[in-house]
Amino acid sequence: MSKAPQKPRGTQDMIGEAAARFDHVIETFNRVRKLHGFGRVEVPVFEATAVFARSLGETTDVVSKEMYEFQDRGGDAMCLRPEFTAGIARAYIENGWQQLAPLKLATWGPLFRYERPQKGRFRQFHQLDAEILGAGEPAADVEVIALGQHLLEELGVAGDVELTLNSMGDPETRAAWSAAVAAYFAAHRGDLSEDSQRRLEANPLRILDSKDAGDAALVANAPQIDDYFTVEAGQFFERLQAGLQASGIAWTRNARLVRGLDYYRHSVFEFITQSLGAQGTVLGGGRYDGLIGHMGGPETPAVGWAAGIERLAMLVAEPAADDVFTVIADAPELETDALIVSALLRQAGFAIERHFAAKTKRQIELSKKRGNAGIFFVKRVNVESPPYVYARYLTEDREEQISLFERAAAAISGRYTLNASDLPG
RNA sequence: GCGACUGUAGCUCAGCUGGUUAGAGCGCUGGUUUGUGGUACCAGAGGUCGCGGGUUCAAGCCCCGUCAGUCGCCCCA
Repeated sequence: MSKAPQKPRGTQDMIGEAAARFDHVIETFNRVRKLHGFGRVEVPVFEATAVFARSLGETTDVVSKEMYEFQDRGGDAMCLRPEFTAGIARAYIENGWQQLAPLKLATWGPLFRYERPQKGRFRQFHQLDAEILGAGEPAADVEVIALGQHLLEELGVAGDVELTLNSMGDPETRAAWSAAVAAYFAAHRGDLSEDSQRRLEANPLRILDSKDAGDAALVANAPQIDDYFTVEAGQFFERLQAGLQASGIAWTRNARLVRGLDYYRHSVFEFITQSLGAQGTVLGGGRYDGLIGHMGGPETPAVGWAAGIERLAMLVAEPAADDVFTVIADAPELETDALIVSALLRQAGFAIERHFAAKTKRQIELSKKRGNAGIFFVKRVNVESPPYVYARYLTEDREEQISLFERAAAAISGRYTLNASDLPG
């Protein structure tokens, strides 16, 4: 038992319903993002370490402790991607995509972070991602949020989820406000929780979302960013809110929603739920006008979000299974005809799954167990008579039965006749 | 990195205050029965009780360690 290989901590194997949920989220995302004009972008699963180190800041814990870093055979430092944005920004710079700006892009796939797994948290996890590169107006923020809202609606989880919104302002606003926040908490250092005293040194803004009940009163009276908005930053935020309003998107202001990295500008947003334990954020993003310039490219405004596929999969209702039928040969010598019938029905658009069991009876049992929508038996009256197909539908809907019967009869006509005991020929 | 809880058959679990050959359901295999086919019944296979120590006449049950999982803290790009 202990010798058998085990999957790495924080990874998952899925089949059946779990896999179907996962798949459903991705299919829905691809459908909806096309409706909003987001094209597909593909970027590598690993990049030179510098790509992420530069985007995240070399000294943060995030880089030093939480990335899957390795040396390739050429001796170069590589990282499995912990996020999408840095790779997309690298590609934007490297390929000169600025000539195509503004660019609306979407992707999904696996990401890797060396973290302690818990509910909704994995070491290999998966996200959906949407970005608009090269558009600096609040309308672009509205556009990406509208995509997120529409996705959540189509997944049927919008009712479980609330959009929370904040602004980090422009660099001038952010600098003034974060200095004020730091000074405020420093002045009340003794009243802070132990964790928050540590945050005071590392990242004072993080005190704002402290989970410590004792910090709550202090946090409530902390300086508000609204008081530090430049005229421009305030207008940006107002135009964003007006755009959301016009788009019929409801939100609540969360003045304590922050991003740690200073290339974030203006909009910050998260769709959060109460249904997933400690990991409430289902979709989160913001505007990162400083990133591409920071990475050595042209100054380029950009806004985007990412959403956890696992978390969405946990929220969605079980996806309805597609109707799948089976073809069963009534005797071993009819197996060739069963293959022909299967091919004809598949060409006509029927989903056909064959069951691999020696006995007819066992195949029927498997068909029932796997939830097939119906069975096509290949039979004949006696050894001399020609084979025919007998349809046995498991569905109860009479009209659907007839429609299926007619389609199937047409599909095999010329080679086989179709019968059914409980249907008009 | 820290904490709490959990770890018995392929899966989900039961196992009374430690007491003889460790159980059920589902699944799997074989058989009987039924049958324009989806049923029911019978039988069988399958367990170093996560692993290693310890206490005891006796440990799946108690103690220590270790590994793994779950959830939470930290962190959150």
